[in-house]
Amino acid sequence: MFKPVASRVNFTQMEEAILEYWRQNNIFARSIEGRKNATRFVLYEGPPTANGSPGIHHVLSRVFKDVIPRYKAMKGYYAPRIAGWDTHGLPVELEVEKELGFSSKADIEKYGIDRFNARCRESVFRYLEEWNTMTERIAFWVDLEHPYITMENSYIESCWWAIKQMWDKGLVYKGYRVTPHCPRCGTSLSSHEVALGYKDNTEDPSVYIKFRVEPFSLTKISDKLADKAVYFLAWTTTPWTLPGNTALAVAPDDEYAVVEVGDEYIIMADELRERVGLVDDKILEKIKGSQLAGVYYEPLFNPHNYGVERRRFQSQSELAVQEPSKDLTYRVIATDFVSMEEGAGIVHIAPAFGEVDYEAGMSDLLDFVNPVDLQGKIIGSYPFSGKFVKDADKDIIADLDRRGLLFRSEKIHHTYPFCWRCDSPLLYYAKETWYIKTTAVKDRLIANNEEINWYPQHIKYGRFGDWLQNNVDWAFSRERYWGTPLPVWQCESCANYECIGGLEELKKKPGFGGLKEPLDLHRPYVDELIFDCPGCQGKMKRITEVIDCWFDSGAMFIAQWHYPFENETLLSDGRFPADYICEAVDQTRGWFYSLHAISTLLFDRPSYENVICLGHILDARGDKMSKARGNVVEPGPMLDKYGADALRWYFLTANPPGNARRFSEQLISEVARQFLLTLWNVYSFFVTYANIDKFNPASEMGKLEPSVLDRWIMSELNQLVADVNNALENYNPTEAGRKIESFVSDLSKWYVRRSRRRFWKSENDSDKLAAYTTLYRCLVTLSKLLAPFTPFLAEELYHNLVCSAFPEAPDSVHLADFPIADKDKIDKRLSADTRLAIKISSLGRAARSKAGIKVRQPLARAVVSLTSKSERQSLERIKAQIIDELNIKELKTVDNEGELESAGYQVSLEAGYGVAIVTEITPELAAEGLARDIVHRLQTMRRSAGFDIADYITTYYQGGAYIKQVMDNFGDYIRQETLSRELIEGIADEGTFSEKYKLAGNEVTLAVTRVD
RNA sequence: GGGCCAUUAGCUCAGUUGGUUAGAGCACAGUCCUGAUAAGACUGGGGUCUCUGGUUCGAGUCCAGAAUGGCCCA
Repeated sequence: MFKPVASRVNFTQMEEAILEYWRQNNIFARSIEGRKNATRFVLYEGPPTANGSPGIHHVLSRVFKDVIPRYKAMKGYYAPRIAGWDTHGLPVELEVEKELGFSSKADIEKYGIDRFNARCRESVFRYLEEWNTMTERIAFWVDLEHPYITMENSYIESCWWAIKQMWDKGLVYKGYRVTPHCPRCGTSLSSHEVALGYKDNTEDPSVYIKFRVEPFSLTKISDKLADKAVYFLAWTTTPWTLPGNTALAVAPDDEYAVVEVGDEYIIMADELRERVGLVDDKILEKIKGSQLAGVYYEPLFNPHNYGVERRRFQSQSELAVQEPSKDLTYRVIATDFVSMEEGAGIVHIAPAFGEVDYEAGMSDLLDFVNPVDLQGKIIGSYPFSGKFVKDADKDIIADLDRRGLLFRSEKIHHTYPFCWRCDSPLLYYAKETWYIKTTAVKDRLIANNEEINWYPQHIKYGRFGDWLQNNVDWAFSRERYWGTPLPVWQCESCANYECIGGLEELKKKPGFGGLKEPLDLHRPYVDELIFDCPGCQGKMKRITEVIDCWFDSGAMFIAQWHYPFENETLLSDGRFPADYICEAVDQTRGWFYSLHAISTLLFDRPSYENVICLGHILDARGDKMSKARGNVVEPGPMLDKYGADALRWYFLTANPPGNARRFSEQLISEVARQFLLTLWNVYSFFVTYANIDKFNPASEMGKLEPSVLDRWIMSELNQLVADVNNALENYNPTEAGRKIESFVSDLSKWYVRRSRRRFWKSENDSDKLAAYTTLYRCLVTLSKLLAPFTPFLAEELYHNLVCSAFPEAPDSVHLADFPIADKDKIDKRLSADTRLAIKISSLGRAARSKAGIKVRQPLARAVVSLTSKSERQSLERIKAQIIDELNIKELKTVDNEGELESAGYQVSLEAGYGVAIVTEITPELAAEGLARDIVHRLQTMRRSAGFDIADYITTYYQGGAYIKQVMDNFGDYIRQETLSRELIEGIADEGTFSEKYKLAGNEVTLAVTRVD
């Protein structure tokens, strides 16, 4: 006996019970340990930070992360899955700063780095409980009890080792380069962080500035200019960089015009005159850009007048301080980066504030003036000193205007990068930063990407491939507090650097000291660890930087194992690389990249072989979800309302994973009804009748005689098994799920519907046994196929259908083997035959509908026209199903559609197919129809009276002679269908359940009573 | 300025190497069927397959360009 299954179901309750079962019986651990000697299948979990609540997009990625390893485990792989937590970095520091009300790094240092970091450490697991609850509730099977944690000493030590490897290969260097700098956080951002913070439609000033040409330089341009003041016109959207101007750049091959504007001359690119409104003015002269190179002009702001240092490039990054000069002049240089698309064709160069500017400074040995500090405030004694640069813009513009140097001032809207965490505008700023020279292995990065299978495919050579092609060195140091410390020590006296690759190595250093217990490799404790300089007798102290937290997570493939200090066989025992990773598309430049870069640098191998790259979740209207907009969907209420399986199935099958998807609660409920409930109803149907007939799948069944219908659904089932295996092997759970969906629909709408009477017939003949066996096999196979997708429903089916009958079977579907297709059972011809039967039945029902004759009324004949001879043969083979489905006595075929248009026919046509029914209802047919009508009424009455499906009854009837005749002629049929022991003409006892009907013009009274 | 992706019914999506009249589910309206009943069947309305060119006997599908939206880079 199976556990009875009602057609109504509360999925949420069912899931909670199964969760409890998994917990009690340790199913997850056993699903792994049971395969311990098999080939490994490795998922790398991209670590989230648990300092905030998990969102619906985390459910999405966890579902996709889960489905593949579950499948692989059932395929026989050893598939341990380890949770991970990202615990370092700016996001964490920012949350704590917010709580403490800090606004700068000075606040943190005043508060104490030790106390600050202690708060960071505490904060990163604040929502751990919520994360664990969600993870367990959605059945993302991952080892939450032994996660890797990026802030643990062992993890940090592995990162140190990795950095040391790169250091020894000469791939770590300190560069003096322009980097995107966040003035609020006081640190540089890596390019992948910058990528996270671009904002369109940012308003900025757009100003055209006049630079006065030195009179002594005028003759280099033309002899005619001596009578008026001459200016170069340059354009910028960052007026605050103008005090740092030390050169102007022109395009050597383009034409520049000297335009007479009032009592002055303006020099600018000829083709851009229209942009600034100098179209009709008199042009004095046209000259090549190259002729302007070397012309001198007056600085807008002589730094020496404002107490700001002026330095000059010597060679490469070396800068030498210059003597103050009252008559400072700068010069025009020719470069290849001047755009003729915007501005005035003359570019203002401030080497302190732009990458190309800096490079121009190096190559042309320009001056270097930086009047802005790391907080983004103007230093010195300018009228606008002390202000934040963006606030100083308008003062600078006003100042220049007063001095007659402003030509034009407007606003523009463009895309500008902001800090991805704190939203401050980023400043491009020349600073000392530590780099990893990823460009040295660019070819290897690209080559190793060849070995990775991306889904969707276009990411491989699109997003990700492009990113690798345009690779720049990884600026990986951060001037912050809560992070993996950069393991570089520097001698206080001789400035010698040394990189440390592990704790033992550090402890063995001569003069090592400062160690406190318990060991904590974070600041400020790590800053107290010192040793003797091997060169001089100075003290080696750690430099203050920490590293980019993307390095932490990107090193997880070694650091989670404390490699190489432990698990020395990591590279060869199957734990590296990952078979599979899965994150959203924003990780192309985040985790996907940091994993790839670090593994290429360390081992010259990719660290993952297959990736599913998910699109983002948008709200129902297609807008991005954000706390600010208030359109964020919380996973909790969705799970409570629809259950985890519904949410999982929706995520896995409703949209292709690579696309952005609109979140639709309505679709979740549709999925639940359409798919889960349909399957549940089939299951409930099966169990109900199987229990009545005491069907036991474990008993010896002898030779079965499967019907055509049975052979068809078994063919479809085996095809499905093959398709699902294939799709999952190809990392396409969406396709696999959709195939299952369509099978369940066929099973319910054709197999079960066509087979209902086979289960209901009271004789226990072999056909009935074949039907039970077939449907049983379908459901059991489905439960296994569905296990990776809807692990709860799958478990429910499996438990009741398999465990109850086969005590020796594994006690969870997740411990079972994934089904393998029996290709011999796949019958393509039968599949096509049945498709035709469904098609013809559909047309036949349409013809009935047009004629207004209900299906319950038998008809003499249907006539069919088909498109080919082979279809006619096909039809012969499955005729019986159509005859039964359409409730007709015979089925004929004709050669062309024309023959269907005879008198007495009602036709329905579609795409070359035609079905006609003979509409004449003979007295015999009418009587039979009446009998079926009576059966229908009696069935409804049985139910209304509250009888059980298997109860036997006595039926009483009263009517005219015609009714009695029908009752007599169709007595056996009526008794069998309604489980009536007797059909008695006459009035039933008082209190018997009875109804009056008018059937085919006859008054009938029917009554039913249960037989004990 | 550049790159990637998307655009098929009101919504969510299919649509094979180009080949009859472009499909499904949901939603809407009506009819029917039903001891699986919170299902199911049939009918109907709903499409300039985003647009413009091109290749072809033939284009939702291939090519070029554009538009809109999303993501990314500079």
